[in-house]
Amino acid sequence: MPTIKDVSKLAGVSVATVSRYLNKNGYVSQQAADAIAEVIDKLNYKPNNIARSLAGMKTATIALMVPDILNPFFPEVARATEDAANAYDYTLILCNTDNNPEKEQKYIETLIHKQVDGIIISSYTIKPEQLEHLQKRKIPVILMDNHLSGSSIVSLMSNNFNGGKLATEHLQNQGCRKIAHICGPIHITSSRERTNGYEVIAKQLDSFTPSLIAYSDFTVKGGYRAMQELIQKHPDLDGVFASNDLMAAGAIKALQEANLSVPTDVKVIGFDGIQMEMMSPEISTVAQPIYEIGKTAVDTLVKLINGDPIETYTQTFEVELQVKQSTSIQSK
Amino acid sequence: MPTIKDVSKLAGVSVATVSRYLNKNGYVSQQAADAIAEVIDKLNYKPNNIARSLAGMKTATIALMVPDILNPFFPEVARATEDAANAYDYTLILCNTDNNPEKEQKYIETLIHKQVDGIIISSYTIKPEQLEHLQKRKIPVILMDNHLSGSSIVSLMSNNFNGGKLATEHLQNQGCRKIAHICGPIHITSSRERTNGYEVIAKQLDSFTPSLIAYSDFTVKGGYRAMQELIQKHPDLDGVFASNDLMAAGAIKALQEANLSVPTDVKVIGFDGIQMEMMSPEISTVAQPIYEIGKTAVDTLVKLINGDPIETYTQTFEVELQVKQSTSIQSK
DNA sequence: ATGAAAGCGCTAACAA
DNA sequence: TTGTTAGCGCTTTCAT
Repeated sequence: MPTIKDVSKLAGVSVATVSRYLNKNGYVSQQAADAIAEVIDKLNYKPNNIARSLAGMKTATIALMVPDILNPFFPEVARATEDAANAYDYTLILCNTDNNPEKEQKYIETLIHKQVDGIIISSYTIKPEQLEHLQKRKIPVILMDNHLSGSSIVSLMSNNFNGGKLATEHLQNQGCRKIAHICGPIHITSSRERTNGYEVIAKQLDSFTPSLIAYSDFTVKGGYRAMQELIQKHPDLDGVFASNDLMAAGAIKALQEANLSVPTDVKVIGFDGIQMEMMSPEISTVAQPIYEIGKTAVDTLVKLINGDPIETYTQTFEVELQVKQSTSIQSK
Repeated sequence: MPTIKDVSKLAGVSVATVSRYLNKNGYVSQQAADAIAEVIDKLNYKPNNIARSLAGMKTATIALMVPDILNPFFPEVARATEDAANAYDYTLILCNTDNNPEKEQKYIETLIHKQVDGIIISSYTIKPEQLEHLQKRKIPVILMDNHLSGSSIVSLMSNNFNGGKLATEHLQNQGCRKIAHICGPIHITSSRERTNGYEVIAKQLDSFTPSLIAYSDFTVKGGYRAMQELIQKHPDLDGVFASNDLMAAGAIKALQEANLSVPTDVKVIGFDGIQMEMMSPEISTVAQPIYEIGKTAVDTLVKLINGDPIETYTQTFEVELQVKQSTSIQSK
């Protein structure tokens, strides 16, 4: 493979000039530039990333830490992030943390040593100390779908509170009078906010009672079990807001097994807006602009990497109600 | 961050000795080793990967090319691969090719320049020339779920033919007399094999006719449309083998909309064994050992990277019939 | 068994 | 505007 030296020789200039040309900093005469361009083209020369990195430059690599790519929410995040990274000619390293602090710590160490240019974290168990560790190493970080109060870390979140309200209101508008809620892990900020949104609306209904809220864990199975519990306690419920789509799917399964028809007997709405077209009925949801969030995460990260100023450290994205079969009003 | 120089000074030896110690090649006296170990520990020294790579060593990075991580089959592949890579202290770069030859080509160029140690390709449009390009650059490659005949590339595949037979036989055993098939893209080897398996069994039935095979594309929507077509042509069919789980899900949706009950009226089986617990009924499938394939891919890739001999260039993995609700025999 | 020194390909002072 | 040169941190001959 040709090196910068080969280029400089053939172009009749010094390596420094080629380097300046490559990095578009410093002065390079038109004449030299032309000569260099021609040689580069002829040799099909590409700068060696590794050498560049060693000489103190960037690695053109960023990392994405997710709990588990098997959870259907995260492929969407990964795809959005990878696409955006790609547009900047960055390469994306994928890390599954399983929300395991030790794995997280190990990945962080590895990423520091690989000198990744930045990290996007979409893992819920990350600790402030770990972020400080990264800050000390001057590695920019973006938090997705999470927020650590008090820290000066950029964090991107959907308007979960509003989404919770939206979902609950929608059920109400579709004629539901007794609306239950399957909430996600309470230690996750975004999850809590969705539940807060639900409560604000649901408490306006006479039917409200705290036992209408079932605590679960963002999984299909969890949603399934929570729904069984709710049916037991409140056989007359007619609407369910699950804090994510997976739990909504689990809930529908439990309802169908209990011979309750969705949406005729009970209407169900989820949250996230992940691809679940295989479901029947298709699930209404409050969709997060995942793709946009992913893109913004990368855009912002790149700014941080380049030392450009960023406008705001906390960004909130609006969510969108998507009405599908699971909450539609049936014509008899 | 401490460098090898710091270590050598504190340990009272030369950098060469430390390097030898680190790489466990060449001679190092016990005495020197002890001293070095102690200093490394005290300084929490970690070799700089980038410098190592520049000096001609490996990058400890491998890449995984998939069509699209949004297709639920590939997160499973990605997870298996990442876990296995991690166990070797390799880092995994994720690439979404969209089965787009230009994107593929661009990624390959990038990966060569990043000097990844190896590449696992699970993308169907890859061309022999591209693989040769990589071989020329001495970058080991493994093909997953794909095979290019005539080339000396390691390829790992499930026993798709057997799986196709297994699925069709199972439907037969469950009492199906007229078994339709939704097949995947015919240019994909593994897809073709599944269909071959179906044909061998289905042709033994009197009911067989070529129009029982509908051509589709591995997507939910494709399976849905194919099923609608099949219902039209063969209202009396009582079993369907779809070449992947997504199409099976689409088929079930179409059947339900046509007021045909699954499994009572029509039994449906898919292929792949991806996580679809949210479905109701849950889908019977022929499961590929995806995790094992991913692990084997990395194991083999690492051997190639290290120049170790490998036993066989083509490996076939057995599949497993998983019976769920969608093909169960209903007690009345 | 060990160390000195020459790279690996590139960037960035600094001098010209 | 350009070239010379000293690193970046590590590996690896080649002497010793």
